[in-house]
Amino acid sequence: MTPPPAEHAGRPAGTNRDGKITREMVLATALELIDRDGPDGLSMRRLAHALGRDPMILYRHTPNKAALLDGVAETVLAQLTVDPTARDWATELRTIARDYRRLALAHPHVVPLLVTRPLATPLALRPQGTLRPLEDILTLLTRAGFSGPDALHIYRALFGFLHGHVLNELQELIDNPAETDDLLRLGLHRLPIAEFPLLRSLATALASYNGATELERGLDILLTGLTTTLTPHPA
Amino acid sequence: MTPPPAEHAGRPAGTNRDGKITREMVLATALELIDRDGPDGLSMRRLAHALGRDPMILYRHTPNKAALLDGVAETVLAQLTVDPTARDWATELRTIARDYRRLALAHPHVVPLLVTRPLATPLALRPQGTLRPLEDILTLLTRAGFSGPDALHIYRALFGFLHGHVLNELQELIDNPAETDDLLRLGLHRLPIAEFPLLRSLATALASYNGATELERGLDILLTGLTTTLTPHPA
DNA sequence: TCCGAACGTCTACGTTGTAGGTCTACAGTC
DNA sequence: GACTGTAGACCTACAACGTAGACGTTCGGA
Repeated sequence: MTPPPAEHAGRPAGTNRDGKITREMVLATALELIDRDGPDGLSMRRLAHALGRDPMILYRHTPNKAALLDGVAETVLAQLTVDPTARDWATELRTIARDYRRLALAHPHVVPLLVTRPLATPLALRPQGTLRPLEDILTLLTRAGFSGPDALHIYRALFGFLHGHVLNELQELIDNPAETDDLLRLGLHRLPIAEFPLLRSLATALASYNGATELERGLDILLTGLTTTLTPHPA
Repeated sequence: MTPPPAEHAGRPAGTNRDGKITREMVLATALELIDRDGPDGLSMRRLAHALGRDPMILYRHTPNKAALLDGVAETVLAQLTVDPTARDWATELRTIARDYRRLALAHPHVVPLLVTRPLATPLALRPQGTLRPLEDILTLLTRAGFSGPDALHIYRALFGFLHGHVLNELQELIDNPAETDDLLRLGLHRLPIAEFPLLRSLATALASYNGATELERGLDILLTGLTTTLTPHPA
C-alpha cells in the first residue's frame, strides 16, 4: 500500500537493518491483524508479537492504542484518491463512492473504525490523510461552480450516504453459510410468524441482496436530488 | 420492554425484595453509565458497583458483555415507535427519521453501538426489539402499496441515510468550546494553508452546522428520489 | 570526544472479562 | 417434617489487557 522507504540498500549499515521498525510497518501489520481477527483481535501485545518485537516499542510510534487505531483507519482511507480536476463532478463522485465501497469490502473489519473513530476526534485534529479526500472533493466541487457551503453540503450528503450504505451492506454479508433455504439461512424461522409475517415472507429478497446495484440506485437518488436542489453557478 | 414479573407485592416475603435485580435494571443503569462515560466507561465491575452488587450477578442476566451491549442498543432502539397504520407513508418516514435523530442526540454515546453492533450479529438472531421497527415499516409500506422488495429497499435507503446522517451530526458536536474564532475553535489553524485552503476558508460554514435542517434537506432528496424511482401500485 | 535523542527491552501496576466453586434460600415431592 | 433440585448471590482466581517508568544501547551531530 504505502511505499516502503525509498532506499533501503544504500544505508550506513546498521540503520533500518532487518530489526528496524517503522510506523508504516506497525500500521500495516495492525491492519493485517484487524483484517484477520477483527478490531478486538488487535492487542498491543499481539501486534508486537506479530512484529517479533517487545510490546513496548509500539509506544515509540504511537502515543496510545486509540491513536494507533486512528492510524489504521487513516491508512485505509488514504487509499481513496480523488481527482479534483475531473471534468464532470457527478461522475467523479460516483467513482469515489465505488472506490469507497471497494475499500470497505476489502477491509470489512476496519469499517467500524472508519465510521466511529472520527467521533472521538474533532475534525481538524484528525490526521491529514483523513482530511485529504475532503479537501480534494471541495476543490472538485468549487471548480464545478458550487459555492463553498454547498460543496460542504454535498460532501456531507455523499459520505453520510456512503457510511450508511457500507454499514448496510456489511450487515448482509455477515452470514453466508451455504444453506439452501433462505428462511433457515437467515435464521428467520426463529421469529414468531404472527408478529413478523412480512420479515419472514421476504426471506428470499433479503438473501439476494446486491450491494453494487444498491449503491448505484442510492447514488441515482442522491445525485438527482442534489442536482435538482443545488445548481452550480459557473465561474 | 419485556414485562416485569406481573405481581411483585404479593410475594412470599424475601423474593424480589429490595435487593432483587432485573434485566431491565441492569440495562437501564448500563445505559446511564454509557451516557455519562462513553462505551469504554462501562465495565462489568463498574456496572455492578453502580447497582451495589457483586459483578458476577450480571451474568445471571446476560451471557456476556457483548450481549449486554446489544441489550443497551436494543432498549434505545425500542423507543423508536412506528405507526404502521399511518395514512401517508412519506410523512410517517419523516417522523421516524426525526425520532431517530432525537434518540441519537439523547444518547450520543450509544450511537456507535447502534450502527456497529448489528455487524456482529446476523439479522435474524438479533433481539426482537431491534426487528420491531423493521417489521412495522415494512407493513407501513406494503399497506401503502409497495411490493415487498421495494419496501425493503426503501427501508434500507432510509436507515442507511439515517445512520450516515447521525454519524455526521455527532462528529460536528464533538467540539463546542466557547471559542469565538471559528478557525481556532475547529483547530483548523493547525492545517497548512497551502494544502488545505478550502477547508480553512470554510471555517464558519463548518461551525454553523445545523443538524435538524440538514436532516430535512437530506430527507427531501431521499423522498423525492424514492417517489420518482418507485411507485406504489394500489392494493 | 561528548551529548542528546531515539530505539529497544524489562518489570510492574491496576483493570478487564469471566470460569469455577461454594453457600444460601426456596419449591416441589414424598 | 425430610429430601432434593434449582436458582440466586457471593468469592476467589486467572489470563490478558494497556501502559507507566526505569534502564541499556545505538547513533547523528557538535
